Amino acid sequence: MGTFPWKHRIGMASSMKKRQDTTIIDIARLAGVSKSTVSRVLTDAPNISKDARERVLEVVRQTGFRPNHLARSLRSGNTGIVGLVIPDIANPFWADVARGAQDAASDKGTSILIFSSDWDPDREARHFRALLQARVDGAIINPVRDSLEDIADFGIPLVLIGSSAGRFADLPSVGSNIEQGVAIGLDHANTLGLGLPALIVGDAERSARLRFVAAVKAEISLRGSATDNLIVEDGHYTVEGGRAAMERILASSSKPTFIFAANDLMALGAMQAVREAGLRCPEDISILGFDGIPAGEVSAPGLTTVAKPSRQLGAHAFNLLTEKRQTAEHLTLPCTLIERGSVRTAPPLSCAI
Amino acid sequence: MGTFPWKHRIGMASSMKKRQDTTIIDIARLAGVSKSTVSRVLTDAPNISKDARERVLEVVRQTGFRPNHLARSLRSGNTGIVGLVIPDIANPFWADVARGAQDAASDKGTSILIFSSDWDPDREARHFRALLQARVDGAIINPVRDSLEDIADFGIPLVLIGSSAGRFADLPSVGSNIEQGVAIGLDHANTLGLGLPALIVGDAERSARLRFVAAVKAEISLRGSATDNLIVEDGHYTVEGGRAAMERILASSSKPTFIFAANDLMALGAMQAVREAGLRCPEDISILGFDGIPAGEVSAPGLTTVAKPSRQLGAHAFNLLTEKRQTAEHLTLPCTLIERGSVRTAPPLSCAI
DNA sequence: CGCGACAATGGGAACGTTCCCATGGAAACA
DNA sequence: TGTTTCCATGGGAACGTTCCCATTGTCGCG
Repeated sequence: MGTFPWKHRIGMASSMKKRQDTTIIDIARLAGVSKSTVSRVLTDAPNISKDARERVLEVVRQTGFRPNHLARSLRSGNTGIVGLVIPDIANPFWADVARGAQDAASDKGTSILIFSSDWDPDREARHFRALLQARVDGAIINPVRDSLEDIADFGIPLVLIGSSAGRFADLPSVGSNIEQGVAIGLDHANTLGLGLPALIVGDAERSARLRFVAAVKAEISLRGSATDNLIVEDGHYTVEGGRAAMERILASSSKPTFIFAANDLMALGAMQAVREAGLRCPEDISILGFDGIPAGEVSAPGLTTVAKPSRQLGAHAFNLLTEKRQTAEHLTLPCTLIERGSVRTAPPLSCAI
Repeated sequence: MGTFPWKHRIGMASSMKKRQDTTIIDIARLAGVSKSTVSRVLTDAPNISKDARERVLEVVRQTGFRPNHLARSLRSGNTGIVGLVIPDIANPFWADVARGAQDAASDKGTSILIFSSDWDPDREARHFRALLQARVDGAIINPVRDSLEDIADFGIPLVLIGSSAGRFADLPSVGSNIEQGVAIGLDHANTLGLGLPALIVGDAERSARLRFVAAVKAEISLRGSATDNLIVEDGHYTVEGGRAAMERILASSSKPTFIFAANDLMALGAMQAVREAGLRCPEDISILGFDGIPAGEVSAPGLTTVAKPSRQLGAHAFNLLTEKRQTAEHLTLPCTLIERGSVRTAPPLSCAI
């Protein structure tokens, strides 16, 4: 017993047959019990004599045996793996969501298969297929499209995550409270006497855009202002997109002094455009972001933003996936305001003079 | 045929027995061939009649059948999954590495299991166990410790990634060329007449720190200066750590005008400290980073930095894992200089006056 | 003392696939 | 026409586990 002579394998030709060196049967033989008993010990099943359990555990420890998860999964139907399909793991917001899910999963001994869809339906579809074939126990998905007919009958537990998640009543979801976030953002701006914002928003076909714009309009209406002339500039969900959108706004006849971006990256891009145009933020133009990514902390001025609870989003999504209720639950987590320096805190010039 | 009536499963009790509805045997029956033939078709094996292949594919398409990856993996020994163990997926540098690996993997139909070790040996060990049990085809690892005895005989192909990766001669590795990166960084500084840098570096126990400091000293020596009085301030690999380190430097008697940080986050933290101390960057203090994370783009001033090829790092690591050579290969990818605004380009004041 | 209940265990089937070997037939060659 | 070769196919074993059922022994209780 002890070490086994045949456990070396340095390097792998991809077609090399991998045979597991030690199996549950070897353990059984060494411990003088049946494979059933070993299995019971390893799965913490009831009705095992203390003696047998200890003998088995001792052999397991000495041999360094690890049960083959594949065989276990094949037989039991549970893989201990869940899928996570997000737009882009390199996007700090989604990376944070992933981290939250990872931590929650790690606590329960579950591993996470992460995919980046790049907002591309084809890539997304490929990833879905990969998930299904890997027989994951469930998946957390930020759907690219708003039509989910094809994934509704996935046959595996699903949790939707993100702004558009709540739109599918029969699927559990986790999202941040956009309306509340917009409210506290505009509330803050209002307190500072900032007036109506110009909006920089993302890709038109995503429902997140609609929801953000609608929330802003609702909030403005609530305060008694008209929303007809609201400036809304579309762009890509990136720094570059935000910069381009801001440049277009600056080139237009409208001269807004308050920008509300639907996403921090765009807000930061807008901030760059403002600076490059020779204007100052926040003195000339206030910028409010939406996300709460770490990069906003290091910009100058620091980005004042409405932070989504990204990490908690991921953690709750995972928990929702496992602690399955009877009915689809819809979690909406509140946003928080992070005040840094990109919003003008002094009263507007027109008042100060 | 067409849709199957029994494919519904809404919600999952975790102990519910999951039996696959359609198997290769059903396909065989429907297509009027044997399961062997179906298997051959699905694995693109040779020696299949055109007729049989088409019949099988037709049935597969109509039923929407997907082979069970678990069973396939169990029998063949290949899971089509590789592991990736990095310090933190929420760290933009590592997120980018992960993305590079993901893209490379996606091209070959491989999925990636991502773990965050948080530089914690215990967490790392847990993740290693998870990888082994999941029977991944291989793993890309940024090792927390420099002692790898325990993972050397993992029995699965391994590729090390990161600064300390090359230290293990018998394991293939991918890393960025720190020495060359330091060289182009200091070269740039030298061209601008910046003089000797003060260093802000990370955790002392990581070999990355040693390597960075050594490279800087070597480069300075090469230029004929002494390295004895080089200021080296330790800190955590975070914005906060960089800020704290910079505050300590500012509080000390030395008054450096050029900071070279071993990592962008620390550089950005240092920039904040400089600003908060009422000094200007780059006029009073130049700051040079090392990483090339996107956040450096949106700071003010933009962070001039030596960029590591993060995404390529991940991609090459994956490729190294699959296109296995006989001997362990050590890839070293070059860094590039990104000039933004955090390094003073005008000659020093003492000269200008 | 007999009998049911239950704890502890073993053996075989099952999970869904790939791999190996055997077989039949057609094509190629003498 | 007989023999060899090779293509196409089928059937069973194997992968390493968990699940199910049967068996044994022990205890408690009437």
